[in-house]
Amino acid sequence: MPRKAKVRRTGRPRLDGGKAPQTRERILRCAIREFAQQGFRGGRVERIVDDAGVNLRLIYHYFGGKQELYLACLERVFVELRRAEHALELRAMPPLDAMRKLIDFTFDHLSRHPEFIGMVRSENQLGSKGVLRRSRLVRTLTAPLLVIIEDLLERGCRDGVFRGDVDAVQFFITLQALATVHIANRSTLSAILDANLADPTWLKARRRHGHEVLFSYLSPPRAVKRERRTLSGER
Amino acid sequence: MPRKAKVRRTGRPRLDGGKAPQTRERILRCAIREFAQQGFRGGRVERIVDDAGVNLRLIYHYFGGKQELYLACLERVFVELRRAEHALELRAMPPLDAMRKLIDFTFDHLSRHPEFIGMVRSENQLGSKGVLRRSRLVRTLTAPLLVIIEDLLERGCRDGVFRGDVDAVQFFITLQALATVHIANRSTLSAILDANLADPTWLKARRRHGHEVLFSYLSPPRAVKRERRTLSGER
Amino acid sequence: MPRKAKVRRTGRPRLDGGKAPQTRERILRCAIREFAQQGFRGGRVERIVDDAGVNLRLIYHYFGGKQELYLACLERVFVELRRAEHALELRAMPPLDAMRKLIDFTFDHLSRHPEFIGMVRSENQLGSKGVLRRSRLVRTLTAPLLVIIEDLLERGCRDGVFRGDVDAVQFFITLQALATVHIANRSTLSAILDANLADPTWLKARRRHGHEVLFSYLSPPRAVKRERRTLSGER
Amino acid sequence: MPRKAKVRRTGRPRLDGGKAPQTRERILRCAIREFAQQGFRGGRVERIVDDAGVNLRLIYHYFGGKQELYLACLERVFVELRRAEHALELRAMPPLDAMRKLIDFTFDHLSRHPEFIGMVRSENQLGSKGVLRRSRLVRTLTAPLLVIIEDLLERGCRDGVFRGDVDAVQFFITLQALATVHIANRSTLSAILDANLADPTWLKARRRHGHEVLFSYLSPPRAVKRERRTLSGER
DNA sequence: CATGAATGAGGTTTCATTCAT
DNA sequence: GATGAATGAAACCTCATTCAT
Repeated sequence: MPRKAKVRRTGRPRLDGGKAPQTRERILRCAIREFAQQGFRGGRVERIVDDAGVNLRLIYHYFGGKQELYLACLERVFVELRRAEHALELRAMPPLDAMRKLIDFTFDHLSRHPEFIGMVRSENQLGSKGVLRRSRLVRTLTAPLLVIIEDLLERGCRDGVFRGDVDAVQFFITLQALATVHIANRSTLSAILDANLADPTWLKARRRHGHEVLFSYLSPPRAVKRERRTLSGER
Repeated sequence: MPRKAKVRRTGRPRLDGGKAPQTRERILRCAIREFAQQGFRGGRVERIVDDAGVNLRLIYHYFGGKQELYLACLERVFVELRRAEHALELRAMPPLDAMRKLIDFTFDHLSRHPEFIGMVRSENQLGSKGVLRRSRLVRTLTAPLLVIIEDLLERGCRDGVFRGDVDAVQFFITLQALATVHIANRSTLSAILDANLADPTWLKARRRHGHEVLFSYLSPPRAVKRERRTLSGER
Repeated sequence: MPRKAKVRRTGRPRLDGGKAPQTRERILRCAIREFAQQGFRGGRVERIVDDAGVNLRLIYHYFGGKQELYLACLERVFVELRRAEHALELRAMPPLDAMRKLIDFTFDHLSRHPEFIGMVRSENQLGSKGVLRRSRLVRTLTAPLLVIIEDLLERGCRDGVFRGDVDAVQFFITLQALATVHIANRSTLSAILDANLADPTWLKARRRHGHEVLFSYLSPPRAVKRERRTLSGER
Repeated sequence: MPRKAKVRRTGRPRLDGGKAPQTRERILRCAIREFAQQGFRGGRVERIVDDAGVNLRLIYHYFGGKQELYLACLERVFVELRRAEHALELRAMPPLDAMRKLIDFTFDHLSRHPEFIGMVRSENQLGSKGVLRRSRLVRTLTAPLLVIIEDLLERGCRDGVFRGDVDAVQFFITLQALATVHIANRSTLSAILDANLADPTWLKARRRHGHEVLFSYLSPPRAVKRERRTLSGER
């Protein structure tokens, strides 16, 4: 990815904002849709410009190339998720409420924004050729969230509503897993289970199930601690 | 996909065994690797034949085309997983042991066979253009597994080691989710968490976490059932 | 090239000096660098404006188009070379000194101004599509130089330090050849000779060699003229 | 240049040679013409395939891409020149004859094969982006020629027909310079000298001039050695 | 006089597939 | 049954240039 997005030297910043940002934004939105649905390789530049109603050249003008555009899309969906998470103001809430809110939000956001899952899938498909590593932005945005989760778990432990040995990173991953799996694998699961996973009722049941799993795990061991240990113990 | 695979137009089955089956198998293995890593769209027919060291035309001889080859790959990885699951003979074991074995197996198999995850990802990426629906084979293979899980959950409930309200399908999905998420999203998680998810120690910790989450959920409610209800209740 | 440069359509010359001439000059310098390095076809208008830090449209304002800009570059490097040659004031010097000075100057100027060689290469690459023929300026500037060389050769012959049968044009070409070859072909010669032709020591040795070759040729035949005739005779 | 030319795995080598080599050869010949005339950047793949009357895809099939094709062209013209030089069998001839033959050959070959000069020009234009460095072949072919020239100069010195202090590499470069300059710079020289350098008579005169210059240089200093030293001395 | 925004034309490359023995 | 050779379609990308203020 040696090409650089053409940050146009403008003599003076335009007071009206110009219409370039709008065009750029339109391209970005259409590109997110395309890449999320088709992946990076399957995504067609021409489809993007057709959808956006702009000239094909502008992609190269504003972003530098398909790959750079793709990275911009990737960053955008992450930024939107993280921004929304931060807007929840979880630190100001009692841990149980905060946790409930975080889980609800995660299920709902991912449910309403399949483009996030699509972009993540595409990036993981690219594997070592992926571009997310190069994005400092995304890493920077995730760190504070983990801090918030850690704080939340600790407060809950102090209050006696959460068990004490929960690893924030593992929990974060598990939350993603539960909220994502049925959307990311809708096609295959629908096919092998012969069910319709897009059905709203099903989605609600799934979210309830997620709550149960997560809170079962989080709730502090009561009384017969020993037995549970044995139960979940591995060889 | 209007074209049909023109597999083996020759009337008489070869008695000598020939080298054809081996060649076919080699193509299939290389194709699985290719499609799992690159997806259906990103997968290159030429790369497959290069890897397999066979003539390009053989793909069309044996499978009919890229798409048919892809479906064969998809079915193959599902068959291998389901066969191995059935080989566990879970029905003959006490429910706790059986469950532990199933979880371990799932984590380990997916860990050792990333090509399954790759194929599944590819198929989900294709969405409505996917081909899995057309495979009766895969559906046929999954149904018995769900029956086994149901049986297992019921026996566990009767024995008082599992809670009684567990839905087999939800549990199945959650198990997949926990055992898959860190592999399917290795790239993105590594990038945003700045960690190495391929590290064996990390993988072990992840499996332990999975056990804890699943058994926390499965274990029957003790004493203050009410509080838990409240805890995990949704708005 | 049907279009004409629409240079300075404004009627009144700017009294304040303005910054226009500076801008024009900056464009020209960057364009020379670009065209010399990349050739006319390889030269990118956008790279030029990026280097010069000016607005793209100014190229069309000041020069009319890529081709016109290119011609301006070509003329400029020729003008600079010829001006410097005339500044040597060779007519006022004894022929031997003048010749030495001319040779030294030629080697050094071309060595320090690879952009001249680059522009010349580009123009020759264009062949019949080249634009130099259309420049009366360049032709006008070269004629006096040939007169000077002729004068110099004649004076040297009269003084008995040069042979009498030297053709000025051939000599001029040979001088160019010797002073140019190692710069114009630096890449290929370095590659096939496995040597570094950019090394200052090497460049000095080359210049010395050039002197020897040229003065061997210029020096009047001594004693056994016949033998030399035989020696260099062609079939 | 990561792409590899597709060396087709053929089961058994075809006895008839197949027609692929012919096609490949035809592409190569047309590509040499195109690149020599237009340079690498100016050279159009489509023009090449049109000239060769082959499908555009075959370029990528046989060579891997434009750049690889270009390198193949470069190597080819060098190989042809070096082969012809070796065929002269200079080692078997008396030094004076051998030298005369070498000079004649060089002038004539370059005159009759302007594509060599074109390819060399293009490669030098590419500068650091050139590909010749990567060709071991060309380097390997040139070394023996330099040995032959060294041998020739030494024998000539022993026979008393050449001076003793001639550097083979410098001489090689100078020979190239004299035989090349008027062809490589035909456009610009024609323009500034207002002459027709393609005229056969002119070319003959040029070759004679080359002989004179080179033999003047090579001939051993006679009698007044001191004076010559002074003459060609540098500051 | 200057500039931000946009564009049509044409280039290279990729890809699965078929032709013709 | 197998293979060498070839290909049409479509993708990505580049470039000088113009539109509209």
